[in-house]
Parts: sequence; structure tokens; C-alpha cells
Amino acid sequence: MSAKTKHVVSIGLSAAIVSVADERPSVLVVHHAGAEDALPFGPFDPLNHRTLDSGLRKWVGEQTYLDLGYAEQLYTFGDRGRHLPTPDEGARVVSVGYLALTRQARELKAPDTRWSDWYRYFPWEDWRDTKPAIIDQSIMPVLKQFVKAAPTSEVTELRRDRVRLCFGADGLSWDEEKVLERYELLYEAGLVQEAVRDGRKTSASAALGASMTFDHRRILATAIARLRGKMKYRPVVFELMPPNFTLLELQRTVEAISGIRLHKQNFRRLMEDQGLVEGTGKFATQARGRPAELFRFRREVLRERPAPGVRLGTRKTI
Amino acid sequence: MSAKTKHVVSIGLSAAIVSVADERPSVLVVHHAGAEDALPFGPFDPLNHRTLDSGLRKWVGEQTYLDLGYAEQLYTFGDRGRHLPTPDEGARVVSVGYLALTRQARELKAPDTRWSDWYRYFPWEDWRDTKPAIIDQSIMPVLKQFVKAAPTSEVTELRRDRVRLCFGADGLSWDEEKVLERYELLYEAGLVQEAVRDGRKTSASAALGASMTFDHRRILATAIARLRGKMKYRPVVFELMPPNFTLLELQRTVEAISGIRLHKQNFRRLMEDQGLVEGTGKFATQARGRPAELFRFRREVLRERPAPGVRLGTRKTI
DNA sequence: CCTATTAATACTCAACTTGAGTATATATCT
DNA sequence: AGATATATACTCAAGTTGAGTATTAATAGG
Repeated sequence: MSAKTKHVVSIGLSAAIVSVADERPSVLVVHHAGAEDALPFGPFDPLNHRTLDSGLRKWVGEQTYLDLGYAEQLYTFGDRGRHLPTPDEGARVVSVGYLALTRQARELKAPDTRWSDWYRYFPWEDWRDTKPAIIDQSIMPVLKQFVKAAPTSEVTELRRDRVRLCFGADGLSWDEEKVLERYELLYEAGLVQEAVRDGRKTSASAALGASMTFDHRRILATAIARLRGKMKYRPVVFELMPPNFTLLELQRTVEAISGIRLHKQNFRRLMEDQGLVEGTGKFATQARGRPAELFRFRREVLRERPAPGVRLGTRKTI
Repeated sequence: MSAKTKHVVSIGLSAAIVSVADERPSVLVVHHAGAEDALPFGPFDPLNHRTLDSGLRKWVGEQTYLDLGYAEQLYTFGDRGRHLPTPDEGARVVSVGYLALTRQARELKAPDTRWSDWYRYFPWEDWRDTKPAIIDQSIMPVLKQFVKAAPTSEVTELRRDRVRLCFGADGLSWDEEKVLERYELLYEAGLVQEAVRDGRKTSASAALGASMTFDHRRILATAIARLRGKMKYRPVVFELMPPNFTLLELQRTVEAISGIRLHKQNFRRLMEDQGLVEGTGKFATQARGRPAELFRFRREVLRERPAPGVRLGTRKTI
């Protein structure tokens, strides 16, 4: 192998394209019967793409005809052994993951492409109704084993802390943003299919959630975590909403993404006090109850507050 | 060119290695007389590096003998024309930027390597004493021109908003986290040397701050922004502190990084109430004034609170 | 038409957090 | 001893948050 090709890799752009409809957060996947789902994936072409971002938008546009309102780079993964199902062969692939948001399109052009509820891949992440039963039934017992099976007592301590922090216990509450940490913990504990496939574990203790090809489920975990966090200090939710919506619809969308329930009256107060929305004067027609006013996103908020929702540390006036 | 090599690029790992001493936040740079400073930079070697992270740690260790306490991937840049000073030739380089934190080592092994105050590259970012004069003297006049020179009135509006958001005005206060946004704005307005070098502007209105090779100043801006933000919800500052320190030393470090001054009594209250530090019972010997107690970082805080400092949104108990 | 039901919206209130001090303690310097 | 410089303790009003209760406006059923 020549020195020239020694450091050469190819770059893949993977996108977690997200939309929410009917209180179900969905991700666009390429689906083939009998095979694992995949995120849409395109190569970065240095000759024709000026930036990584434009490369992504280009092939997403070509393949899905979706108009991405918002796209954000997540992370670049280059782990050996987590991209290809078999040990390395040929060029190493480094994948740059993206999070993109879009309003749900009625029809998808590409034939094998569909919207898939993201909780299919992460059933332990949806706490809207109750704590998912899978946690106490399947996850915690195996994780307790995983803690015990540590080679040294130091590792035991580390693992115990990770389990506490990820799944909450004695006083620690559920942190909905730790999606990636939880997935990585389950991977290491052999609780997801990918760990077996990558040869990290010889036998799976279980195979929780639907698996995905390559490291796509890891990218999706990163995307969910980022969206759950970002929502709190940037008005990105509105990329997922129609132009007019009721406050309850907005709340349900936020809840669908974060996987937790919110206090209705306080949610309303927050939205209004922060100037994130404004009433349109029109009302939704609904089956029962008092009709809700339709609201729209107040775009001007972006000019008024630096980051709607964020609390900055104390700052002394000079 | 064969199909096989068409999508091939090489990956560079660039690191903004940060330390703080004497209230000066510094970054490790490679310096040659008469040339622009550069961030330490190493190629990702797919054959010998298992992950991007380990690749970074490997060559930083080899080149600087520094022990990186903390390293975090920032962003992957692939913009054509912003990496090479001349138009593309040969393989395209995509660079993955990293932020790394370390306690300052007395001596650096590599000969051309030195610690450099990061405000040399971003003189408009240091608001600790007063608002930097450069803003009103050099930046705002040119930015006002830049707003006026917009091709359409729509672009005018957009530019006006960006200027307001970046540098604050009428009611909007300085947001110390917008380091990257400000650098990008100055780049577009032709106020930094790199814009001229990259051929975006024919003549520089000015060349503010020291420039760096390739897109390294952009990576450094990303690093500063990330560190300023992350500090608020993760106890990363302690990676930069010695084992024992006074609360004022800690505060000065936080101020050096964020570029703003904090209220002393409230800073103390925050640190103690949140359980981030604990007294050692020992006291610092100083020139004047009442001696300050020496504190240490309470590592256990990581196990007690999900994210020291973060305020989560309202969550309803089911 | 009256009443129960459902959902939207308004208002309340105590607990906690934050910004900005004042007050006191313990050093050194002259 | 008194001035000066820090460190540390305490105060207090204003703002924010969590968790309600109260009221309004619709529909469905008798």
C-alpha cells in the first residue's frame, strides 16, 4: 500500500430525519423485509459538494424530495468494528451523523423509505404513560449482572454509577437527555443486537428494541439526545409544527420528543410569557370541549432573546 | 480518476488544547516566526487508530507529552476553500476539531510549540475589564457598512439581526457563548485575515486579531464557545485546576474562560450549595487580606446530580 | 332545555432561586 | 493602632417554578 493511500478514508453522511405526527416521533428509515432498518446514507463527494452540509442536503433532496427545514451536524464516528458488520476490509468508512427536522410529508418518493416511530428502536425511552416495563423486567436485572461481572472492584463502582445515572435510582430521577449514554451502556452490557453483531459479546442476554445497520442506531440515539436538549434553549420544535397549531398540539409534540409528560397550565404560561407563540384569533374545531385557539410561532422571538428558554449564570454589571 | 478513489478524502484531527494559568486562557499552538500560528494537527490513520478519539490522544501524547484529562469532539469541517490557502489540489482534507483540557505543563517538549493567550485571536471576546474598545472602534463601523452593502433589503434585515445578536445592542446583552457566530460574521464582513486569504474578499477592511492557518481559528472559536457553554452544566473547569485551590482562583479561571466577571459572593454560594467543592481545612498563604481556605473538587457530585448546574424543564409526576 | 362531561384558559400561592447588596472576620502594611 | 485588602456570612426583594384550584365554553345525552 502506497503512502499516498495510507491515510485515506471515505466519508459517509448519515441523516436522522425526524418528524412528529399524531404524537409519534418518527425517523425516516430505509426498510427492506427481513433486514435491519437503515438511516438514509450518502457518500460525501469532495468534487461536487462544497461543504458537508450542502452534500447532505443535496442527496437528501434527490432521494426523498423532502425539504429539510433544519439540519445540524451531530457527530463524526470512526470506530473500527462498529460500522461494518464484518471485520474491516477495503477502505475505512467514517460517518458524519446529522439531525434534520421536517414537517411530515404525505408521501415518500423513494419506495423502500418509510417513517418509523423512534421508540421502536428505544422502547425504554418513552415515559409518557408510565415507566416502561422493559426497564424493570429486562434491563435492570441484566445490568445488575453486568455490574457484578466487572473484573475489578473499581470497575464495579464505575459501572454501578453509570447504571444509576442512566436509569435513575435512589433519589436520582430520570434524565431524558441521556439517550446516548443509555444506548452505549446497553451495548456494552450486550443488551442490544449490535453488540453481538459487532463481536463484542458472544451471546446476547437479550436484544432490546429494533436494531439498525452499521452504527445507525447510535447516530439516532445521538440525534434524539441532541433534539431533546436543544429544544430547551432553541425554538426548534416549530420546525416540526404546521403554521397554526393549538397549544395542546404543541405540548404533545414536545412530549413526544422528550418522552415525558408536562404540566399543561405551566406549559402554556411558559410559551406565552416567553413570547414564543401568539394567538391567531382563529379557533380549532374539535370533537369535545371548549375550542382551542390556534397559535403561530413568533419568529421575532429570535431577535428579542438570545436563546429562548436558557438561563444564564449570574453576570455582574461592570 | 477511477470510481474507487472518487469519494476519497483524508481526515485531519485538529486539537484546541486549552489550559488556564494566571487568569489567561491559553491554547497550544505551533508557532513559526513570520508564519500564522496553527493548532496541532495530525492525520487520522485508519490502519492504526481504532477510533477518532484514540487517534487524537495518540498523536497528542507523542507530540506534546501532555496528558489530556478531557477531550471532546467539536465539529467536522469540510468546506472547500477554507482549509487550503490555495484552491483545491490533490486530496480534499476534512478536519475533525477537538477540544481538550489540561493543567498547564511547565515545559513543552516540542520545540515550536507554545501556549498562547486565546484572546490574541479573539480580542473582542474579553469583557472582563470593560467592553473591548476594538468593538466600537473597529468592528461596529465596518459591520454597519456590511449591513448597508447588502444586495437586497431582505439580506439587510438578516444582517442587521445577526449584528445585533452577535454584538448586542438596544436591550440585547452580550452573550459570551456566541463566539463562533461572531467569528463567522467577521469573516463574512471581511474583518479577519482568513477571509482575504480564502479569496472571499478582495481587500480586508481590517485584520482583527491574530489569524491562524487553514480553518484553525474557526475551530478555536468553536472550542471556546463549547467550553463556555459546557462549563455551565458540567464540572469541566476542574480539569483546568490544581487539586487544591481557593474559591477566588476557581472564579478567576471561570471568568478567564467566559470573558466576563462574576459576583463573588454569589459564585461562592453556588459552588457550595451545589456541592461542587469542599473545604480542605488548609489555607492559602497570601500577601494580603484574610487567608482563603483551600478547596477541592467534590468528585461525588457527578453521582449525586445528573448535571451540576443545569435546570431542567417542568416535569409532571405521573 | 338542563345537566354532565370535556377541554381550554385564568388565577393562586408557597417554595425556591437569583441578583445585588451590607456586615463581619482575619490577615498584612505602615 | 489604624488603614487596607480579602474572605466569608448574612439579608432581602424580585423573579421563577411546581402544583394546584377556579372559571369558561363547547358537546352529548336525556
